[in-house]
Amino acid sequence: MNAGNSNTGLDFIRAIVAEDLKTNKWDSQVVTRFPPEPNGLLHIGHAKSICLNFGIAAENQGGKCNLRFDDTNPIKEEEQYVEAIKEDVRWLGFDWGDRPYFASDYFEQMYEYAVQLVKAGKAYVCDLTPDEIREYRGTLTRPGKDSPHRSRSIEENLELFERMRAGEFPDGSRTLRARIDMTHPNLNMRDPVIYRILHAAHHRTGEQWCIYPMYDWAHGLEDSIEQVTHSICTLEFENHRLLYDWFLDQLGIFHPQQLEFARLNITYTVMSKRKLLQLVQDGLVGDWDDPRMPTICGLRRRGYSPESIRNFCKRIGVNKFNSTVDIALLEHCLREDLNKTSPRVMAVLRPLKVVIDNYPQDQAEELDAVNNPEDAGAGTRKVPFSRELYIEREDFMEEPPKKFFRLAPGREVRLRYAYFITCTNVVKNADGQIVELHCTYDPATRGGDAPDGRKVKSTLHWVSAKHALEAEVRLYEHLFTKENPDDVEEGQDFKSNLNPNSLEVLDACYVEPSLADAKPLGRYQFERLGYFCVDPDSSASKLVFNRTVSLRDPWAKIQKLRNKS
RNA sequence: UGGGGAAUAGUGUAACGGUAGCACGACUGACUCUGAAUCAGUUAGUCGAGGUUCAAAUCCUCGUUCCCCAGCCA
Repeated sequence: MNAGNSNTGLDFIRAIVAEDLKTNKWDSQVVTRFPPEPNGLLHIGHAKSICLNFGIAAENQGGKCNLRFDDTNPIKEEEQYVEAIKEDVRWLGFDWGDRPYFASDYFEQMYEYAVQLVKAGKAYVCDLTPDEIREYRGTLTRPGKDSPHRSRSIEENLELFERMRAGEFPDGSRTLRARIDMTHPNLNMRDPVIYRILHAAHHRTGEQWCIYPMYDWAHGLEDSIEQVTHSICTLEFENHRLLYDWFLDQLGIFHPQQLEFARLNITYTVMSKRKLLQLVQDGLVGDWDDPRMPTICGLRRRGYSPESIRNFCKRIGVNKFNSTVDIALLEHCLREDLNKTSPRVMAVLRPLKVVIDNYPQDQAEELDAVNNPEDAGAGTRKVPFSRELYIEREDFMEEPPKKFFRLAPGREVRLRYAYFITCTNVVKNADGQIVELHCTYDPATRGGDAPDGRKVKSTLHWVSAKHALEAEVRLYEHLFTKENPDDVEEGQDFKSNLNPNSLEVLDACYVEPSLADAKPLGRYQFERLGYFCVDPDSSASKLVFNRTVSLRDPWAKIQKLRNKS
């Protein structure tokens, strides 16, 4: 095969870029851009676009990707989002060179281009109201009709447009429209509005402008001004490409190629800024960075690594048809990275006290524990052991069913890195609930191995009661109970599918003392439980952890099946 | 019933006229001081009907289904 110079295996966009390079279409240039509107925060769908655009730039010699804020609507956009978006892109591991770009920096240039269009007789000032414009536009199946102002003279248009800019007219009273074709089968071509009057302060240009460009007009100009070669956007803009091309052709300026790909959907979550904003505004989640949110800042707080997200984006591919990726793939990529990088530590989420009856009352000792079996360089640490311990409640069953390998009356198990213990007695309260276990240990098994070679079926994690640190642990499940949150009964919306159990706060957890100086966003594996991340709410007096994702857990699966039947 | 797009295992993707492959999931089993990780295996697919061809997921025809468009949002 001609693997050396074929585009085989590349996604369709990368294949086009490679082909363009081969034919020297763009004089060896590869320039892409990521153009967020600063009206909300980035989510993992944006990560797909970021990885695509910055990825293509990085993969090609001399390639460049611009971070450009598409800030053409002062009513919706805010400075705070600009900074947050920059932080997210940086955290994901991408770099936009010496400065970010802003559409608002091109407003003057865009205005001049508009004047050029008017002078060419290709744009006119229209006095129709928004309702009238809609009416004149026609429908999907019926052509529109010409605006009565369509035939104004160039001089009059020039003068009116200038007065629009000067602020002589109220909001909504006039627009500048392209003169194309009111009968065009593509509605975007029926004399689209290119400037509207908006007496609103812009977060960067202040009161300087009272007319603002529309997306279709602005976006191609931004791309052109920046000499973008491949302008990559999502599928819904496919219908707009004709207009994108038309503007650039009329102006005769640098003409990037617009390419469209399908946006990302993931099961059990929503992926639109509008819906995410609604969850925040309705108080259904804490904020944009709630660890249940698919936002970049939410994922970060949850404990996702940038590496895992980049890897996920690599695996899902790029295509032209809508699809929904199984969230299990995201979680797989997460575990894959965290397994390699997270220090192991022991923590007990739902404590059950264990007293080792034959262990000396006041004795304590330090046992060696491996920090990360996947990383030989991670070293070891000391873990304190004493007579009173906590183990996980679910690691003990008084009447163990088949396939339950953990502790039970009379049964011997291993405490990780410590000793074999055997349960000798179960203490219950008046309600019959188990409050304490008594066990004996075998001193010969110190470190976790029996000199006589006997085996145990199970190894439990534990903490020393006296030495353990108290912690709060927040457990998360999928935000929605349905794969597709929009699958709802008549009259309901996606919020009716919110998972009432998506957050569970465990207040009385114990973690091993080595976690005393764990820093916010620090990631750990709690052995046998999952990956956890220090929440920013954490303090020296109160440690707080988020469960990023559980370990794969066949036993939990067996139980679930049992409960069903 | 206008225009623009798209259909490959349960899911996501590859194959560019020449053996339908990979990953996730699910299910077995091995190993294990994490019921993790790791390893081995099983499962399952070209939207439909015709046509061209020695050969079709790929080319042609006709269907079917799905997505997007009637903001002075992006």
